[in-house]
Amino acid sequence: MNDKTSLITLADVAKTAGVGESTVSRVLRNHGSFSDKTRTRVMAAVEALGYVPNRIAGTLASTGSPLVAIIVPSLSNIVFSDVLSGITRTLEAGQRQAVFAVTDYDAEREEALVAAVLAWRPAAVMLVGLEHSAGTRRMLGVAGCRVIELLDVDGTPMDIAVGFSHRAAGRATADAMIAGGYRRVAYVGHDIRRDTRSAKRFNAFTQRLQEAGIPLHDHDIRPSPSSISEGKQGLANVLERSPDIDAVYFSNDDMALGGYFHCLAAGIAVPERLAIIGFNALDICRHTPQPIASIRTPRIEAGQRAAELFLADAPAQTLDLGFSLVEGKTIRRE
Amino acid sequence: MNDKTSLITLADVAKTAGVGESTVSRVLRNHGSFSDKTRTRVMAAVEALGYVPNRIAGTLASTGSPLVAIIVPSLSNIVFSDVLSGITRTLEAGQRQAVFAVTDYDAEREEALVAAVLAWRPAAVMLVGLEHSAGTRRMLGVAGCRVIELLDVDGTPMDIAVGFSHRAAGRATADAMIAGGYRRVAYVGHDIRRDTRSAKRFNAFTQRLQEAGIPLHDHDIRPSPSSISEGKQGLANVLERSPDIDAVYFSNDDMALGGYFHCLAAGIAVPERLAIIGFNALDICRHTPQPIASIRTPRIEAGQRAAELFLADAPAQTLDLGFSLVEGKTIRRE
DNA sequence: TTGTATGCGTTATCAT
DNA sequence: ATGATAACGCATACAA
Repeated sequence: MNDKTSLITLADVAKTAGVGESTVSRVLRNHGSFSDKTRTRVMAAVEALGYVPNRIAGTLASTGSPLVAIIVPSLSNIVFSDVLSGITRTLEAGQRQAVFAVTDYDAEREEALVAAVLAWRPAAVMLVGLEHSAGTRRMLGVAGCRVIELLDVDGTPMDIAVGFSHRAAGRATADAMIAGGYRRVAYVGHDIRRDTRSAKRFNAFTQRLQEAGIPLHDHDIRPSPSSISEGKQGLANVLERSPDIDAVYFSNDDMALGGYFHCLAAGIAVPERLAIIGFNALDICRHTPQPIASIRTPRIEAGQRAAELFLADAPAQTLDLGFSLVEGKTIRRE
Repeated sequence: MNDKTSLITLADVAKTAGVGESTVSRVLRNHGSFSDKTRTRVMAAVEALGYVPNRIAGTLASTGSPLVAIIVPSLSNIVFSDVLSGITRTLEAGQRQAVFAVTDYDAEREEALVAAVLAWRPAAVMLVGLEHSAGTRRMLGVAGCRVIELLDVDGTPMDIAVGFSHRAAGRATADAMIAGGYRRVAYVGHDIRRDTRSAKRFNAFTQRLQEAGIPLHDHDIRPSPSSISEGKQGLANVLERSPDIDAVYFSNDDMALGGYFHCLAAGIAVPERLAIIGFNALDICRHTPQPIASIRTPRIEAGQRAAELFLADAPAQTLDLGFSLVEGKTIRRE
């Protein structure tokens, strides 16, 4: 069952075409020189036999690798599907093949997965964030392949980093709140230990508020991954403890959506009674009855640019794509 | 730069351990027999050299392949991220490596991608749906690998199919509307030509209504992929043409969300004035002010079960995982 | 322009 | 229990 195609090799094609193996190889990769006559003959044989080149053998024999490893923390967050989209779309044009794995936000798992994909001798491995275990860094350091870290530029990349600054995003969010005249600001977040980027936003946010003389009034950090229900619950908790808050920063738009829905259900006027701002500018938040204020992040673009830099064999660098504040209707401007 | 690790091979390990290459291979794969003494010696050498086995070479030399190809239509729809999650999670335990590609709902592209992944001689290729081009079917037929078609069981699978019946889902939705006493029912859908599964739901839905003496009152089929804004627009269009409709079936929850938000914004009472039902039971629709009626589909489970069947080398079969109606608060029960 | 021969880093088959 | 050695299917000098 496993041999119908497996049995057809370059040698078979060469034989039925009446040429040498290397000639077939040249024709197929359009590399080197050969006559038009042999070319058509070879193609005819390929067609007749239904030959499909074995890239495993081809990769072993040649120097470079067409494989690109992609390791993401999760897929339930659309953010990572977006970068994945951007990467694969661009990679396809370069005839590269993506090998893929998910860490579930687990650093140990990430290390194991990096080891696993490295066994395939990829030309590059792309992963999310700049924080990785010592083992991961060591393996990647000696692997001799490109290393591309995505969605964060706050730190020192191993090779190439493509993304934006979460610290700057946190500050920008704080600035928006300060500009809006909010004084009793709370934060509702998720799982800060595993998602180091949300932690960076949170820290920069509170620090900026502090500098403006507005210490964070309250916060609720859920010990779970971000979700709508956790956002809902987090806001409910905060409101119970601190009914007088006038604005909330959510760790991302999933959380913010939960908070917004809570307000809708509880009849809390937004933004008059309570302002809401999230992070990522998800599509859905642009279509809620009131568009939710957020920070628009270039996710697909980050994937594309990363893949492009790799394909172009660009030098080590940090590429900051920036972000932009999306005002929405859940925060007053002033 | 590309040689630091590449230069360390099985032979190097064998040399520094003072044993033969095959012995190292046996120890590493824990296969065959060897003494404890040599075992520790080999592992020490592996550790010292930082040796990482080359799976490309290993795969070429051995009979089976640890590669599993996964081809999905899109990543912007969370549905496919979910199956992908289910698959990779299960595959990881089986030491398999996923290679990955996205078709963008394009049959031609799918065919090209199938050809591309087949060149890696995967042990299985997983793709979405039962409708594929003749070329795709032919290639897969002679590839000698397992073929697993996901998220649909309405048709004849090439090998294994894991999913649920979209026709049955369409009928169940119609039944819910009939039971609710709705008489002027409309449909708002997306891109029916590319998404054949939504077409199956739509057809079964209208047919069931017809059988109950309730011909579809109106419909609006957007020529684009599903999205919140298209759902919004579609409902607006229908309402303008047919202000007297009392219920709408949306092709999926993204579309339904758009419709629901339109109602919220326009002050249309749901479900008193207009009932809404979607498809997929996305998390977010469970947390809107009124949970949106929908059909819960086993997406992650489909991925898991598919991977499990593959790992267990199960015989060709169709596995119908079923679905369930989620009532929500956007449709009256009667 | 074309064919031959060698090697890529393993696994697997044999002996021993 | 262990070690040579022949595949695996292709790319790539090198020769012709």
